[in-house]
Amino acid sequence: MQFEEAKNKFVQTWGALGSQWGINKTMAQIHALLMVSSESVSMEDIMQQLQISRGNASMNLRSLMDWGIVYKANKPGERKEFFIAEKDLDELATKIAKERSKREIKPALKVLKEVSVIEADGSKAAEHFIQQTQKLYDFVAKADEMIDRVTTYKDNWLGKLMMKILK
Amino acid sequence: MQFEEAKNKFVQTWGALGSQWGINKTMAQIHALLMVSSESVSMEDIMQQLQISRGNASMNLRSLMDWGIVYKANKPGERKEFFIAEKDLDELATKIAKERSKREIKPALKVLKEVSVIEADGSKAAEHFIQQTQKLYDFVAKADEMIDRVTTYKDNWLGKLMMKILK
DNA sequence: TAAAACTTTCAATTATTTTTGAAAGTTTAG
DNA sequence: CTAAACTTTCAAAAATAATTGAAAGTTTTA
Repeated sequence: MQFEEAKNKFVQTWGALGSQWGINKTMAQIHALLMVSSESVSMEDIMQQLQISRGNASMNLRSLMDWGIVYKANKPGERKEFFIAEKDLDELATKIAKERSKREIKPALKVLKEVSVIEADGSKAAEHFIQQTQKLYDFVAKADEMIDRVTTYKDNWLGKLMMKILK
Repeated sequence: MQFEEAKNKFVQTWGALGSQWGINKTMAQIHALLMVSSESVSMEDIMQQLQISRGNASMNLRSLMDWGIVYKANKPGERKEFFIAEKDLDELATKIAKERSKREIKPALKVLKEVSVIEADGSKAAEHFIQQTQKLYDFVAKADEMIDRVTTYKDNWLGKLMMKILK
C-alpha cells in the first residue's frame, strides 16, 4: 500500500467510525485528514482532498473548532486560513470526553434526576420505575465523575489508569 | 410530575441520547421502556406505548437481542412473546462495551494497523502519517484493552474502579 | 391437518440528516 | 474607498436512515 492509498483508507475508516458514534461523517473525515497532516491545511485543500463543497467544509470546521479539537493556524504572508488538529491523543480524548459530558451526559442526568423523584403512588410499576431510574442516575453520575476525574489530570492518564488496573 | 408523564419523559430522553450516540431512536426507546418496566412487556404493548408499527418493533427488538441486552420471556399460558431488559447496570454496560468493541473498535484497529505499516518514502508527510497512525493504534488498543479488562471482572467494576482512582 | 395466533421480512414510503452552491458578509491590499 | 480574496450562511436539493404495512413465514391449538 502506498502513502496516498493508506491516507485515503484511514480517512474513510475514521469517517465511518464517526458515523457509528453519532458524528457526521465529513466532520470525522476532516478531523482524520488534519490528524495525519504534518503541515496545516487550507480549506481549499480539504475541499479538494475530500471532494466536498465550501459550505460543508466551513460548517464542519466550525464544529470541530467548537469541540476544541481543531484550531486555526495563520500562515505568515498567506491571506487564507489554515487548520491544524489537536494531535496529542490524551488531550484529544479529554476534550471529546468533556464535550460529550457537557452536551449529552449532564442534560441526561438532569432528566434522570427529575423523573426519579416522582411520588410513588403505591403501584408496583411506579415503585420499580423510581428504583430503576435512581440506580441509573447513580450509575451514570459515577461514570461521568470518573471520566472527569481521570481526564482532569490528563497527563498520560490512559497509561496511568492502565497501570492501576493491571495491579 | 406523575408516573406516566415521568415514564414518557424518560423514554423520550433515552431515545434522544441514543440517537446522539449512533443508536436508532426507536431501539433506545424500546430499551428504555423495558428497563423501567417491572413486568415483561409484549410486542403489542410496545407498539401501543411507543406508537410504532409491528415491523419496527420486531426489527428493533431483534437488534436489542443481538446486542444481548434484551431477552425473550415466555409467560406461562400465553401464546405471544414477552420481552425483558437486562436490568443490572454493570452487566448492561459490559455488554454494550463488548459489542461496540467487537463491531467497531476491533475493525478500526485492524485498519489502523494496516495503514501504519506502509513503507516510508522519505517524505515528511509519509513519515508523519506513519508516526501518527502508530500512536493512534497504540492509544486505541490500550483503551480497548482497558475496557475489556475492566468489564471482564464485571462484578461492580465501576465502583471498584472508582475506588482505585480516588486513591 | 387446517386455521388461528402470532412474528418476521422487505419493498416502498416517509422522516431526518447532510450537502450543496450561490448570495451575503468580512477582511485585507492597494 | 473599493475591489479582490476569502469565509459564512442558509434555503433548497440530495443522500441516508428509519418506518410502515401487508404478504410470507412460523408455531400452536383443536
